[in-house]
Amino acid sequence: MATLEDIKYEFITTQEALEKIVPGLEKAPTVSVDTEGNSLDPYQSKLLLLQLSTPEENYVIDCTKVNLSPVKAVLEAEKPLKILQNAKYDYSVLKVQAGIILGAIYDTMIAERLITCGLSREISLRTIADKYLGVKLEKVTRESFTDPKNPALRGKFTKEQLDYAARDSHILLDIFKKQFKQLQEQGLIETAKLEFKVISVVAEMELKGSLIDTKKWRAHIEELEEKRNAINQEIQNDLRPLAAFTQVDLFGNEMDAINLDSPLQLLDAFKKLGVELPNTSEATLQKCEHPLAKKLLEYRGYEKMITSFGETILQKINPITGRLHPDFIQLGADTGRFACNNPNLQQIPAESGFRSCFVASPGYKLVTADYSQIELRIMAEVSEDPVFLEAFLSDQDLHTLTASQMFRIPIEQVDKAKRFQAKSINFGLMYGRGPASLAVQIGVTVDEARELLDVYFKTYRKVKQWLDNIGRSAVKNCYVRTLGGRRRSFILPDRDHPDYLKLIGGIERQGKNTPIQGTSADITKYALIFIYGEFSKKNLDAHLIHTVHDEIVSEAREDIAEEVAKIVEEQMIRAGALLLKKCPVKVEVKVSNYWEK
DNA sequence: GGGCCGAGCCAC
DNA sequence: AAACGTGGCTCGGCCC
Repeated sequence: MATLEDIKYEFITTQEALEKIVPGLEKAPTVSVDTEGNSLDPYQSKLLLLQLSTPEENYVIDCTKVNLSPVKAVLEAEKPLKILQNAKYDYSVLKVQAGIILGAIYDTMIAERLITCGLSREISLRTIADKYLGVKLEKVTRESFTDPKNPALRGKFTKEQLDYAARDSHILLDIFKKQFKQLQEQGLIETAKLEFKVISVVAEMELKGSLIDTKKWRAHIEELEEKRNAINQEIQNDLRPLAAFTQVDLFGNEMDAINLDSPLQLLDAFKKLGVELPNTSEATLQKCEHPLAKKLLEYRGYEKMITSFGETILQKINPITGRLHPDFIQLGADTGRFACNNPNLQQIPAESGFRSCFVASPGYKLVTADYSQIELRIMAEVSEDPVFLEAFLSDQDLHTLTASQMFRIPIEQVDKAKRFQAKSINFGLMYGRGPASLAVQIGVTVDEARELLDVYFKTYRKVKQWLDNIGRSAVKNCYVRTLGGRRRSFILPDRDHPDYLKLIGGIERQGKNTPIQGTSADITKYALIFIYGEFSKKNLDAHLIHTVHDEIVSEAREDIAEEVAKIVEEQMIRAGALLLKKCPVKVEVKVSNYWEK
């Protein structure tokens, strides 16, 4: 293994020199690509360096001096394969800052996540360089690029910066070779192809971003603040007599008796009121008879909304686009689901006036589409249960049908309570739920819940079979797969571990849930690719802007919104049918000025 | 003053 | 009191 200092590279600072390297790039089977910019925001980042490595040559291009148009075609083409670490960033910067649409992507970070899914979340270049090549990387130089006083901004690079840049792209080729073998050995090629195709779609979705009506948002927050302040005042007044002395601040104002956000102070207050509580969790407070408990729950409701969804989200509006550009983490969950942050638009409250603040631009509409009961349909598919399948094939209400089967009564006689019980079981099973927690939810004794489950499993024998088998298989083989081929590994606890059985139970539940949740993620990812493909092919003024697990939101010009809605529905069904052969897939689409279910 | 962690709670 | 899968955010509290 060559030492890092040995890496030879050409530093390209003229247009002529750049043009000369193109034929070599075109002939190469693989080209690794890396960029250095001065910001993580593609809209604000100045493109400083572009590094390209082939198996033969390493190039570091000074983007402050040359125009990248000579390498545009080779970067956009289907060949050679482009190897990157966290390609989403480079795709975005290259698109916004250089007008280059990166094609044929292999992402070492995404690949590593697939290979080690369930075992590790260490996917940094430093980690994988060490793992595959035994190379120790330093990452301190990276920070020098984002320094606002960085001379690189004026095209003055230190040798250290150039060496660092060349090294980062160079090592990707060797990592790729070894990593690719791992993907093959684990049967992950199809999933990797899917994930690699999703990268640019996600990058485009982030670049487009979501528009939020700030005025409406603030008005909603203020409403909540008034309600919170009122209930806080009421609680403080109730509690003040408990304090030995009235605390007074610098200006002589009476201070709050306690901090309602501190569980310790709350427990103390309850104690002084003669109520001993084990904790201040929602469940505990709901059972507590003292009026303070009820008020506290009300306070918490408002406080959660204000702190989590208040002004902080508005601060993330991009100054250049005026929109929110959250970070979608493509392999956020071990099941294959997306995660999202800065801000997390996947946890905006469903009801309560926040979602309707997400709006379409003037002249546009939002198209919100979600899969109907996709996880239950996946359970029907994998279990091949005839009763489950028949319910979806004939488009019946599954929960009502379940209730009718379980209680042996005609469909017409299924009341709300029985449907709710059936629904709770249908959903609970996918999470590996047991009789105890089911009992709590539907308000029966544990024995009654156990009996309900018994009846349920007599009706849906194949569902039980599948759940039992997949749970056992997860423990035996230490991994499970989705219908798309994605895999998640499990680490078995030591046999003498004090919580051995508990931990095994956890793996069984994850083993049951992962194929279902993960297949849903597979389907949504195929759908994103298909939809993006159709929008591009038909050159529509329509853009993906958001996804929440089984939901996809697009923004489309008003006059084509209905057409776009139809395309989205078709492509989502097409994606579902790719993995679900026996069970039909259903999609619900809405066209609106707001984000709504 | 930054990093980390658990509690609590939002989403699907 | 609860044993229900997947995440992220905010806070208090603790550590260095």
